[in-house]
Amino acid sequence: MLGKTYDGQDCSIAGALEAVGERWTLLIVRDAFYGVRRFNDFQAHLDIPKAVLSDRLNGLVEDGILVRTPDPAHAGRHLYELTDSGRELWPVIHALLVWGGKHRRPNSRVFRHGACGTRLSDTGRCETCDVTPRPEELVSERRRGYQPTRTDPVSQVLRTPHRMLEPIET
Amino acid sequence: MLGKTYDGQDCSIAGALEAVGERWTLLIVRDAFYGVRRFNDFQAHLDIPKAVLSDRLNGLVEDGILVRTPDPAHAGRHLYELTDSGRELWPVIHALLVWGGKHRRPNSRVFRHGACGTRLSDTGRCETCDVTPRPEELVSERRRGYQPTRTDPVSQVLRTPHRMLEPIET
DNA sequence: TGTGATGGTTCAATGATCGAACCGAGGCTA
DNA sequence: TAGCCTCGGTTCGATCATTGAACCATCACA
Repeated sequence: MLGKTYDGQDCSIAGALEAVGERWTLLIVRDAFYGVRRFNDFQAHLDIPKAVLSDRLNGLVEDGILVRTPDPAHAGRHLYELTDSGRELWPVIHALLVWGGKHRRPNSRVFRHGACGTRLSDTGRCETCDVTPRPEELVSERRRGYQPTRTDPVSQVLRTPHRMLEPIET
Repeated sequence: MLGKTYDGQDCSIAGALEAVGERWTLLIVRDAFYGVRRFNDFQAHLDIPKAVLSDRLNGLVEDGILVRTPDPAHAGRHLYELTDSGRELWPVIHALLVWGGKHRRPNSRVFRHGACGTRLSDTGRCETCDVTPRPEELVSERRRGYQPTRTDPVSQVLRTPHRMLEPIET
Protein backbone atom coordinates (compact mmCIF):
# COMPACT_ATOMS: atom_id res chain seq x y z
CA MET A 1 0.00 0.00 0.00
CA LEU A 2 1.32 3.35 -1.00
CA GLY A 3 -0.22 6.71 -1.45
CA LYS A 4 -3.05 8.58 0.07
CA THR A 5 -5.24 5.92 1.65
CA TYR A 6 -5.08 4.11 4.98
CA ASP A 7 -6.78 0.92 3.88
CA GLY A 8 -6.66 -1.22 6.97
CA GLN A 9 -7.69 1.54 9.31
CA ASP A 10 -11.11 1.07 10.78
CA CYS A 11 -11.34 4.66 11.97
CA SER A 12 -13.04 7.89 11.05
CA ILE A 13 -9.87 9.90 11.66
CA ALA A 14 -8.12 7.86 8.98
CA GLY A 15 -11.16 8.45 6.77
CA ALA A 16 -10.87 12.19 7.27
CA LEU A 17 -7.15 12.13 6.55
CA GLU A 18 -7.75 10.29 3.29
CA ALA A 19 -9.72 13.34 2.18
CA VAL A 20 -7.65 16.16 3.64
CA GLY A 21 -4.42 14.55 4.88
CA GLU A 22 -2.25 15.02 1.83
CA ARG A 23 0.38 17.69 1.58
CA TRP A 24 -1.12 21.15 0.80
CA THR A 25 -4.75 20.04 1.08
CA LEU A 26 -5.58 21.70 4.39
CA LEU A 27 -3.82 24.90 3.35
CA ILE A 28 -6.04 25.00 0.28
CA VAL A 29 -9.09 24.53 2.50
CA ARG A 30 -7.81 27.26 4.80
CA ASP A 31 -7.53 29.65 1.86
CA ALA A 32 -11.04 28.73 0.75
CA PHE A 33 -12.27 29.80 4.20
CA TYR A 34 -10.41 33.07 3.71
CA GLY A 35 -12.35 33.64 0.50
CA VAL A 36 -9.84 32.54 -2.13
CA ARG A 37 -11.70 31.05 -5.12
CA ARG A 38 -9.49 31.27 -8.21
CA PHE A 39 -6.75 28.89 -9.34
CA ASN A 40 -4.25 31.68 -9.69
CA ASP A 41 -4.99 33.15 -6.29
CA PHE A 42 -4.46 29.80 -4.59
CA GLN A 43 -1.22 29.45 -6.46
CA ALA A 44 0.04 32.93 -5.64
CA HIS A 45 -0.77 32.58 -1.96
CA LEU A 46 0.57 29.06 -1.49
CA ASP A 47 3.62 28.85 -3.79
CA ILE A 48 2.40 25.39 -4.75
CA PRO A 49 3.34 23.68 -8.02
CA LYS A 50 0.46 24.05 -10.45
CA ALA A 51 0.27 20.33 -11.16
CA VAL A 52 -0.16 19.59 -7.47
CA LEU A 53 -2.71 22.37 -7.02
CA SER A 54 -4.70 21.02 -9.95
CA ASP A 55 -4.58 17.52 -8.50
CA ARG A 56 -5.66 18.68 -5.03
CA LEU A 57 -8.50 20.84 -6.29
CA ASN A 58 -9.83 17.92 -8.35
CA GLY A 59 -9.58 15.64 -5.32
CA LEU A 60 -11.39 18.10 -3.08
CA VAL A 61 -14.15 18.48 -5.66
CA GLU A 62 -14.44 14.69 -5.99
CA ASP A 63 -14.71 14.37 -2.24
CA GLY A 64 -17.45 16.99 -2.06
CA ILE A 65 -15.40 19.50 -0.07
CA LEU A 66 -15.21 22.09 -2.85
CA VAL A 67 -17.53 22.80 -5.79
CA ARG A 68 -16.24 23.98 -9.13
CA THR A 69 -18.52 26.58 -10.71
CA PRO A 70 -18.09 28.64 -13.90
CA ASP A 71 -16.66 32.08 -13.26
CA PRO A 72 -19.38 34.52 -14.44
CA ALA A 73 -16.78 37.22 -15.05
CA HIS A 74 -14.44 35.11 -17.20
CA ALA A 75 -15.74 32.56 -19.69
CA GLY A 76 -13.91 29.25 -19.50
CA ARG A 77 -12.63 29.80 -15.98
CA HIS A 78 -13.75 28.28 -12.73
CA LEU A 79 -14.33 29.23 -9.14
CA TYR A 80 -13.72 26.82 -6.28
CA GLU A 81 -15.90 27.23 -3.21
CA LEU A 82 -16.48 25.29 -0.01
CA THR A 83 -19.54 23.05 0.18
CA ASP A 84 -21.47 22.59 3.40
CA SER A 85 -19.36 19.53 4.09
CA GLY A 86 -16.22 21.56 3.47
CA ARG A 87 -17.41 24.30 5.82
CA GLU A 88 -17.71 21.73 8.55
CA LEU A 89 -13.93 21.41 8.42
CA TRP A 90 -13.68 24.74 10.22
CA PRO A 91 -13.13 23.13 13.65
CA VAL A 92 -10.18 21.20 12.21
CA ILE A 93 -8.64 24.34 10.72
CA HIS A 94 -9.24 26.34 13.87
CA ALA A 95 -7.78 23.65 16.13
CA LEU A 96 -4.63 23.48 14.02
CA LEU A 97 -4.39 27.26 14.01
CA VAL A 98 -4.63 27.45 17.80
CA TRP A 99 -2.09 24.68 18.36
CA GLY A 100 0.31 26.05 15.76
CA GLY A 101 -0.01 29.55 17.15
CA LYS A 102 0.91 28.34 20.61
CA HIS A 103 3.63 25.85 19.77
CA ARG A 104 5.08 26.67 16.36
CA ARG A 105 4.76 30.27 15.22
CA PRO A 106 2.57 33.17 16.30
CA ASN A 107 -0.81 33.63 14.65
CA SER A 108 -0.91 36.31 12.02
CA ARG A 109 -4.63 36.92 12.47
CA VAL A 110 -7.43 36.89 15.03
CA PHE A 111 -11.06 35.91 14.66
CA ARG A 112 -14.01 37.79 16.08
CA HIS A 113 -17.67 36.89 16.34
CA GLY A 114 -19.28 39.25 13.83
CA ALA A 115 -22.41 39.66 15.95
CA CYS A 116 -20.64 41.02 19.05
CA GLY A 117 -16.97 41.56 18.20
CA THR A 118 -15.68 39.18 20.85
CA ARG A 119 -12.49 37.30 20.06
CA LEU A 120 -12.96 33.59 19.57
CA SER A 121 -11.72 31.41 22.44
CA ASP A 122 -9.23 28.60 21.86
CA THR A 123 -12.12 26.16 21.78
CA GLY A 124 -13.76 28.15 18.98
CA ARG A 125 -16.52 29.62 21.14
CA CYS A 126 -17.76 33.15 21.63
CA GLU A 127 -17.84 33.41 25.42
CA THR A 128 -19.98 36.54 25.27
CA CYS A 129 -22.80 34.91 23.34
CA ASP A 130 -22.07 31.42 24.71
CA VAL A 131 -22.19 29.84 21.26
CA THR A 132 -19.81 28.21 18.79
CA PRO A 133 -20.25 30.44 15.71
CA ARG A 134 -20.19 29.01 12.24
CA PRO A 135 -17.31 30.32 10.10
CA GLU A 136 -19.68 32.54 8.08
CA GLU A 137 -20.33 34.46 11.30
CA LEU A 138 -16.66 35.24 11.87
CA VAL A 139 -14.53 38.20 10.90
CA SER A 140 -10.81 37.73 10.44
CA GLU A 141 -8.34 40.56 10.88
CA ARG A 142 -4.62 41.09 11.17
CA ARG A 143 -3.25 40.64 14.67
CA ARG A 144 -2.01 43.87 16.21
CA GLY A 145 1.76 44.22 15.94
CA TYR A 146 2.18 41.35 13.54
CA GLN A 147 4.88 41.90 10.91
CA PRO A 148 3.83 40.26 7.66
CA THR A 149 6.43 38.70 5.39
CA ARG A 150 4.45 37.81 2.27
CA THR A 151 3.96 40.37 -0.47
CA ASP A 152 1.65 38.61 -2.94
CA PRO A 153 -1.67 40.35 -3.73
CA VAL A 154 -3.76 37.73 -1.95
CA SER A 155 -1.83 38.16 1.29
CA GLN A 156 -2.23 41.92 1.03
CA VAL A 157 -5.98 41.71 0.60
CA LEU A 158 -6.25 39.28 3.49
CA ARG A 159 -4.64 41.79 5.86
CA THR A 160 -7.73 43.96 5.88
CA PRO A 161 -10.62 42.88 8.13
CA HIS A 162 -12.66 40.38 6.24
CA ARG A 163 -15.69 38.19 6.80
CA MET A 164 -14.85 34.51 6.46
CA LEU A 165 -15.97 32.76 3.26
CA GLU A 166 -16.66 36.09 1.60
CA PRO A 167 -14.92 36.08 -1.82
CA ILE A 168 -11.82 38.25 -2.01
CA GLU A 169 -11.14 40.67 -4.83
CA THR A 170 -7.60 40.76 -6.19
CA MET B 1 11.13 23.08 -2.04
CA LEU B 2 10.15 19.53 -1.39
CA GLY B 3 9.25 17.58 1.64
CA LYS B 4 7.64 18.33 4.91
CA THR B 5 7.98 22.09 5.29
CA TYR B 6 5.94 25.01 3.95
CA ASP B 7 8.73 27.58 3.91
CA GLY B 8 7.03 30.62 2.48
CA GLN B 9 3.89 30.26 4.55
CA ASP B 10 3.49 32.95 7.14
CA CYS B 11 0.83 31.03 9.03
CA SER B 12 0.42 29.02 12.19
CA ILE B 13 -1.64 26.36 10.40
CA ALA B 14 1.29 25.70 8.11
CA GLY B 15 3.48 25.59 11.21
CA ALA B 16 1.25 22.98 12.80
CA LEU B 17 1.19 20.92 9.61
CA GLU B 18 4.97 20.91 9.48
CA ALA B 19 4.87 19.07 12.81
CA VAL B 20 1.89 16.76 12.30
CA GLY B 21 0.98 17.03 8.63
CA GLU B 22 2.99 14.15 7.23
CA ARG B 23 1.45 10.85 6.32
CA TRP B 24 0.76 8.64 9.40
CA THR B 25 1.72 11.29 11.96
CA LEU B 26 -1.76 12.14 13.22
CA LEU B 27 -2.69 8.46 13.38
CA ILE B 28 0.33 7.88 15.62
CA VAL B 29 -0.78 10.77 17.82
CA ARG B 30 -4.31 9.34 17.88
CA ASP B 31 -2.94 6.00 19.10
CA ALA B 32 -0.90 7.78 21.74
CA PHE B 33 -4.14 9.30 23.05
CA TYR B 34 -5.62 5.81 23.13
CA GLY B 35 -2.74 4.68 25.36
CA VAL B 36 -0.43 3.01 22.87
CA ARG B 37 3.18 3.45 24.00
CA ARG B 38 5.33 0.74 22.46
CA PHE B 39 6.90 0.62 19.01
CA ASN B 40 5.43 -2.78 18.29
CA ASP B 41 1.94 -1.81 19.36
CA PHE B 42 1.95 1.22 17.08
CA GLN B 43 3.12 -1.00 14.26
CA ALA B 44 0.53 -3.70 14.86
CA HIS B 45 -2.31 -1.22 15.07
CA LEU B 46 -1.30 0.95 12.11
CA ASP B 47 0.20 -1.49 9.58
CA ILE B 48 2.87 1.12 8.98
CA PRO B 49 6.33 0.28 7.60
CA LYS B 50 8.79 0.15 10.46
CA ALA B 51 11.18 2.59 8.82
CA VAL B 52 8.44 5.18 8.54
CA LEU B 53 7.22 4.59 12.07
CA SER B 54 10.75 5.05 13.36
CA ASP B 55 11.13 8.26 11.37
CA ARG B 56 7.80 9.67 12.58
CA LEU B 57 8.40 8.79 16.23
CA ASN B 58 11.79 10.51 16.09
CA GLY B 59 10.22 13.55 14.47
CA LEU B 60 7.47 13.75 17.07
CA VAL B 61 10.05 13.48 19.86
CA GLU B 62 12.17 16.21 18.23
CA ASP B 63 9.13 18.45 17.99
CA GLY B 64 8.26 17.91 21.65
CA ILE B 65 4.98 16.13 20.97
CA LEU B 66 6.12 12.78 22.34
CA VAL B 67 8.74 11.89 24.95
CA ARG B 68 10.82 8.77 24.70
CA THR B 69 11.38 7.16 28.11
CA PRO B 70 13.10 3.89 29.04
CA ASP B 71 10.66 1.02 29.50
CA PRO B 72 11.03 -0.02 33.16
CA ALA B 73 9.78 -3.53 32.35
CA HIS B 74 12.21 -4.16 29.49
CA ALA B 75 15.78 -2.91 29.52
CA GLY B 76 16.83 -1.34 26.25
CA ARG B 77 13.30 -0.57 25.11
CA HIS B 78 11.44 2.67 25.04
CA LEU B 79 8.00 4.03 25.70
CA TYR B 80 6.56 6.92 23.70
CA GLU B 81 4.12 9.18 25.52
CA LEU B 82 2.40 12.46 24.78
CA THR B 83 3.88 15.61 26.28
CA ASP B 84 1.68 18.47 27.46
CA SER B 85 2.14 20.05 24.06
CA GLY B 86 1.13 16.78 22.42
CA ARG B 87 -1.97 16.51 24.60
CA GLU B 88 -3.06 19.91 23.35
CA LEU B 89 -3.50 18.28 19.95
CA TRP B 90 -6.67 16.65 21.24
CA PRO B 91 -8.98 19.27 19.67
CA VAL B 92 -7.38 18.56 16.28
CA ILE B 93 -7.86 14.81 16.65
CA HIS B 94 -11.40 15.23 17.90
CA ALA B 95 -12.38 17.61 15.11
CA LEU B 96 -11.05 15.20 12.49
CA LEU B 97 -12.88 12.34 14.15
CA VAL B 98 -16.18 14.21 14.16
CA TRP B 99 -15.85 15.30 10.53
CA GLY B 100 -14.69 11.88 9.36
CA GLY B 101 -17.48 10.18 11.27
CA LYS B 102 -20.06 12.35 9.58
CA HIS B 103 -18.68 12.47 6.06
CA ARG B 104 -16.40 9.49 5.51
CA ARG B 105 -17.05 6.44 7.67
CA PRO B 106 -18.93 5.90 10.93
CA ASN B 107 -17.11 6.35 14.19
CA SER B 108 -16.07 3.13 15.86
CA ARG B 109 -16.06 4.67 19.33
CA VAL B 110 -17.72 7.26 21.50
CA PHE B 111 -16.25 9.51 24.18
CA ARG B 112 -17.80 10.25 27.54
CA HIS B 113 -16.91 12.75 30.22
CA GLY B 114 -15.55 10.53 33.00
CA ALA B 115 -16.98 12.76 35.72
CA CYS B 116 -20.62 12.50 34.61
CA GLY B 117 -20.85 9.95 31.80
CA THR B 118 -22.25 12.41 29.26
CA ARG B 119 -21.28 11.88 25.65
CA LEU B 120 -19.03 14.54 24.24
CA SER B 121 -20.70 16.98 21.84
CA ASP B 122 -19.35 17.54 18.34
CA THR B 123 -17.59 20.65 19.61
CA GLY B 124 -15.81 18.58 22.27
CA ARG B 125 -17.83 19.89 25.19
CA CYS B 126 -19.68 18.16 27.99
CA GLU B 127 -23.05 19.91 27.88
CA THR B 128 -24.00 18.55 31.30
CA CYS B 129 -21.04 20.10 33.08
CA ASP B 130 -20.71 22.98 30.59
CA VAL B 131 -16.96 22.44 30.20
CA THR B 132 -14.52 21.29 27.53
CA PRO B 133 -12.85 18.35 29.28
CA ARG B 134 -9.18 17.62 28.81
CA PRO B 135 -8.51 14.24 27.17
CA GLU B 136 -7.38 12.74 30.48
CA GLU B 137 -10.93 13.24 31.73
CA LEU B 138 -12.48 11.25 28.90
CA VAL B 139 -13.44 7.61 28.63
CA SER B 140 -13.52 5.96 25.23
CA GLU B 141 -15.69 2.98 24.48
CA ARG B 142 -16.89 0.98 21.51
CA ARG B 143 -19.96 2.41 19.81
CA ARG B 144 -23.04 0.23 20.22
CA GLY B 145 -23.69 -1.91 17.19
CA TYR B 146 -20.35 -1.22 15.59
CA GLN B 147 -18.85 -4.21 13.76
CA PRO B 148 -15.08 -4.16 14.13
CA THR B 149 -12.88 -5.37 11.29
CA ARG B 150 -9.41 -5.35 12.81
CA THR B 151 -8.16 -8.35 14.76
CA ASP B 152 -4.78 -7.22 16.07
CA PRO B 153 -4.28 -7.33 19.86
CA VAL B 154 -4.18 -3.55 20.20
CA SER B 155 -7.54 -3.15 18.49
CA GLN B 156 -9.03 -5.81 20.72
CA VAL B 157 -7.84 -4.13 23.89
CA LEU B 158 -9.15 -0.78 22.66
CA ARG B 159 -12.66 -2.17 22.33
CA THR B 160 -13.12 -2.30 26.08
CA PRO B 161 -14.01 0.98 27.84
CA HIS B 162 -10.82 2.81 28.50
CA ARG B 163 -9.69 6.11 29.97
CA MET B 164 -7.83 8.22 27.43
CA LEU B 165 -4.03 8.42 27.79
CA GLU B 166 -4.03 5.50 30.22
CA PRO B 167 -1.41 2.99 28.99
CA ILE B 168 -2.86 -0.13 27.42
CA GLU B 169 -1.68 -3.64 28.29
CA THR B 170 -1.22 -6.06 25.41
C1' DT C 1 22.67 -22.58 24.64
C1' DG C 2 19.06 -21.91 21.51
C1' DT C 3 14.70 -19.62 20.20
C1' DG C 4 11.55 -16.07 19.78
C1' DA C 5 9.98 -11.31 20.44
C1' DT C 6 11.23 -6.55 20.21
C1' DG C 7 12.88 -2.48 18.14
C1' DG C 8 14.97 -1.05 15.09
C1' DT C 9 18.23 -0.15 10.19
C1' DT C 10 19.25 -0.91 5.28
C1' DC C 11 18.01 -1.51 0.58
C1' DA C 12 15.97 -1.47 -4.15
C1' DA C 13 11.59 -0.43 -6.31
C1' DT C 14 7.82 2.51 -6.79
C1' DG C 15 4.96 6.60 -6.01
C1' DA C 16 4.56 11.55 -5.08
C1' DT C 17 6.27 16.10 -5.57
C1' DC C 18 9.12 19.40 -7.65
C1' DG C 19 10.17 23.36 -11.02
C1' DA C 20 10.32 24.46 -15.71
C1' DA C 21 8.43 24.34 -20.08
C1' DC C 22 4.61 24.23 -22.92
C1' DC C 23 -0.23 25.16 -24.59
C1' DG C 24 -5.08 26.61 -25.70
C1' DA C 25 -8.76 29.87 -24.72
C1' DG C 26 -10.08 34.63 -23.86
C1' DG C 27 -9.17 39.56 -23.41
C1' DC C 28 -6.88 43.75 -24.37
C1' DT C 29 -4.32 46.88 -27.40
C1' DA C 30 -2.94 49.18 -31.56
C1' DT D 1 -7.54 41.88 -36.91
C1' DA D 2 -2.90 40.79 -35.56
C1' DG D 3 -0.13 40.40 -31.76
C1' DC D 4 0.57 39.92 -27.00
C1' DC D 5 -0.74 38.97 -22.24
C1' DT D 6 -3.05 36.40 -18.53
C1' DC D 7 -5.24 32.54 -16.75
C1' DG D 8 -5.70 27.78 -15.93
C1' DG D 9 -4.11 24.24 -16.67
C1' DT D 10 -0.99 19.67 -18.69
C1' DT D 11 3.41 17.41 -19.59
C1' DC D 12 8.04 16.27 -18.55
C1' DG D 13 12.43 14.62 -16.36
C1' DA D 14 14.65 14.95 -11.86
C1' DT D 15 14.45 14.36 -7.04
C1' DC D 16 12.43 13.09 -2.66
C1' DA D 17 9.37 10.00 0.20
C1' DT D 18 7.25 5.66 1.10
C1' DT D 19 7.04 0.84 0.69
C1' DG D 20 7.85 -4.14 1.86
C1' DA D 21 11.33 -7.32 2.53
C1' DA D 22 15.47 -8.56 4.48
C1' DC D 23 18.66 -8.11 7.99
C1' DC D 24 20.45 -7.44 12.73
C1' DA D 25 21.47 -6.55 17.78
C1' DT D 26 19.50 -6.99 22.30
C1' DC D 27 16.98 -9.12 25.77
C1' DA D 28 13.96 -12.71 27.99
C1' DC D 29 12.94 -17.19 28.68
C1' DA D 30 13.26 -22.29 28.33
